[in-house]
Amino acid sequence: MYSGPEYNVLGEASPSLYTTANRSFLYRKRFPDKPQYLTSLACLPTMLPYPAASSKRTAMNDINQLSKWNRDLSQVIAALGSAQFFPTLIAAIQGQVRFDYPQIWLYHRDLPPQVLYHEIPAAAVTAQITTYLEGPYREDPFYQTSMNQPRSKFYRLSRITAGKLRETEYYRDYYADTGTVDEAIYLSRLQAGSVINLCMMRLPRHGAFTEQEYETLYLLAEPISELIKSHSEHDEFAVTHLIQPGIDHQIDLAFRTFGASMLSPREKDVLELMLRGYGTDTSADRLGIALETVRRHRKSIYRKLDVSSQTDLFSLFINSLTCLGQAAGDDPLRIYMSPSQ
Amino acid sequence: MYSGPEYNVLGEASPSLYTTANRSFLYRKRFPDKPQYLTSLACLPTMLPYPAASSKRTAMNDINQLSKWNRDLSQVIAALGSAQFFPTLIAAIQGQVRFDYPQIWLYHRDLPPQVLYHEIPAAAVTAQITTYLEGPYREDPFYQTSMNQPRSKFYRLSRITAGKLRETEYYRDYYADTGTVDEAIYLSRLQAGSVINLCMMRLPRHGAFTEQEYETLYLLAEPISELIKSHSEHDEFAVTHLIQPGIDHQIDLAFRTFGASMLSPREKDVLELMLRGYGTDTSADRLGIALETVRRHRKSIYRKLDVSSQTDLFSLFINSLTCLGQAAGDDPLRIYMSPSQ
DNA sequence: GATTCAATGCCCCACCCGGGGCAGGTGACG
DNA sequence: CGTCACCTGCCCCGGGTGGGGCATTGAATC
Repeated sequence: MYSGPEYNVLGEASPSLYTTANRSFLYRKRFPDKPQYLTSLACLPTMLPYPAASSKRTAMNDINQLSKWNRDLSQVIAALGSAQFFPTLIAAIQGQVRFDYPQIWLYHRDLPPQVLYHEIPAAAVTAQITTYLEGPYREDPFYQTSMNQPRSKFYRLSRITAGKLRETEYYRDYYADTGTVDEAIYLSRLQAGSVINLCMMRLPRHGAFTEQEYETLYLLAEPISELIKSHSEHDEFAVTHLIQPGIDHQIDLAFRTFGASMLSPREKDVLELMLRGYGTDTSADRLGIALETVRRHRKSIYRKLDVSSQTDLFSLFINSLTCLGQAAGDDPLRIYMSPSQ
Repeated sequence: MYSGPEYNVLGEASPSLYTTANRSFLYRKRFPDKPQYLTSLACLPTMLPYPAASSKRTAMNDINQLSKWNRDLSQVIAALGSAQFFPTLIAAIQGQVRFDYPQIWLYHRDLPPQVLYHEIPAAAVTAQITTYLEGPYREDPFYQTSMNQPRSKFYRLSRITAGKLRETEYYRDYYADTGTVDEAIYLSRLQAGSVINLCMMRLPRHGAFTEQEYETLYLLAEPISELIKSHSEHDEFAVTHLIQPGIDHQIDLAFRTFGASMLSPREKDVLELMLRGYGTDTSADRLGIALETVRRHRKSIYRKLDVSSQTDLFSLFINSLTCLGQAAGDDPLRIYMSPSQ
């Protein structure tokens, strides 16, 4: 015996049918302090000095280098919206210029900074993240630049501080203890003044970035910044969630929107329960009204939607599903009933 | 007064429901014969022959060229999900290699091809789109390749046809009249077997693509293909081009498959008419049987599907729509009724 | 041959649905 | 103030639905 789904008309979806939107958009939960991909990166010769860039070559003029950039970039694009985006992006940049302590920061306009993803060894996490968040971030030149309407998409520490970093309190109290000798960021501006920074550093044994390396990094700034922005929009608008459930979502949307342009709020309540399979007596129980009132509402619904029975109503509903896309979140019945142009 | 759809149970679809080729899903209406951006492109020297690529240079090894590619690519990324995506993408490719008659095709697994965007002059639209859609597309080597699990992201016509294009009926009956001398595509595979192709051609006065140009185009294949795929996964595009046509097709499929694994052939006939909104008396007329026989079949249907009324049946049908994908053309009810794993 | 299923069709009966009528109370609007 | 829409709820009544019973014929299976 089939029974109607357990659904609270106030909007709580039944787990058996509509559990598609219980996901959290907080990135921190998805990226543990120990990054997933640290193991594979540990197989790379990261402990060896980076080979010095030859002075005979200009930035990215080698066909193999460019081919690799396009290939890696494609993988980054393919990872847009997924948990692999940040590690893939970092790997792509590492394929052009090596750097240490990769980290992605969300500088929120109204909240403290959040680390979205990082590949910092455990020994350095305290200085890079924990201590940084206890206060020094406010003096961080990158943070201050990020929060004051930045115009560029790539910044290097030495340029921001104009060579006066060592004279600052930030340097003395914090930066000198981080054990790094150079730093640069890719910056992506989001809506409402928030910013995502991709932070790249150099340890002493790898030396500061060369001018050649800076030139290469600068060349990549535009696509990288746009990719980060696109990634944030991807998830923020829950695009992947729309695609993944597909029909599930559309039917749920139909339950909620069908007839909304023609019915009163209470009639909509009764209609939604009907569409979800509830009988008259169960609907009355759920809404806390009399059986006769449900019947009265049903009659109003039939009159307004110009049908004669529940069967007709259901058929109308099923047929209106074809107009969901055009309705764009509005009542599909309005599209279905309008003269075609 | 709503009346049931006019549908022949032998398989003839009702125009009121399944006329997606005659409705707003025809994308021709959204793309006028004169493309929006032709004005700005007209400022470029498109009427002059393309400068021949110098044999002294390898593909994309000039720093200015690469810098331009990254810059243009960033604009494409920024346009992801918007109406400017396709024109921006085409402009970026044109910045590397010039081509004629840009067009973007959606080859849907279940529907005829649809043109998503084009920059074809009005005089050539009939041959490129209208005539193509009347039949020749089925013999198009690119279409056939696209529909048969393509593995590459870039195809050139001469390679696909292995130099035998002129021997084909497709060439004699259609291609020879298009006035083009070369063709290549970027191919992006979507979910469920659908494909988007970006089609590039050359007119006689511009000559076929050189090997150098092919090499450049090939180098760009990965990011371009991934960008197109990412664009298709954005909200607006997915709903209007992929999900909605998918829903129409899926509902039609549901009408035909729902309950098929549990009912007799005659019961299936009666059920399909019920689902499509036909009453008992009209069903009897259509099937050439007595009203009482229809009733008897209905009782059998309810017993076999374990429901107590037509209302229950409709709700079961709507809920089983969520299992259509998993059923893969089979009876979705079998999936819906099985214990979840 | 016996059994089961499918297709067809007649009958009885309880009951819910859906059309209609009526009513009271509240709030918004001209 | 009058009108309308909305919410709530009671009643009457005709009719179709859905449960059940029974029957005949044909095909398939053991």
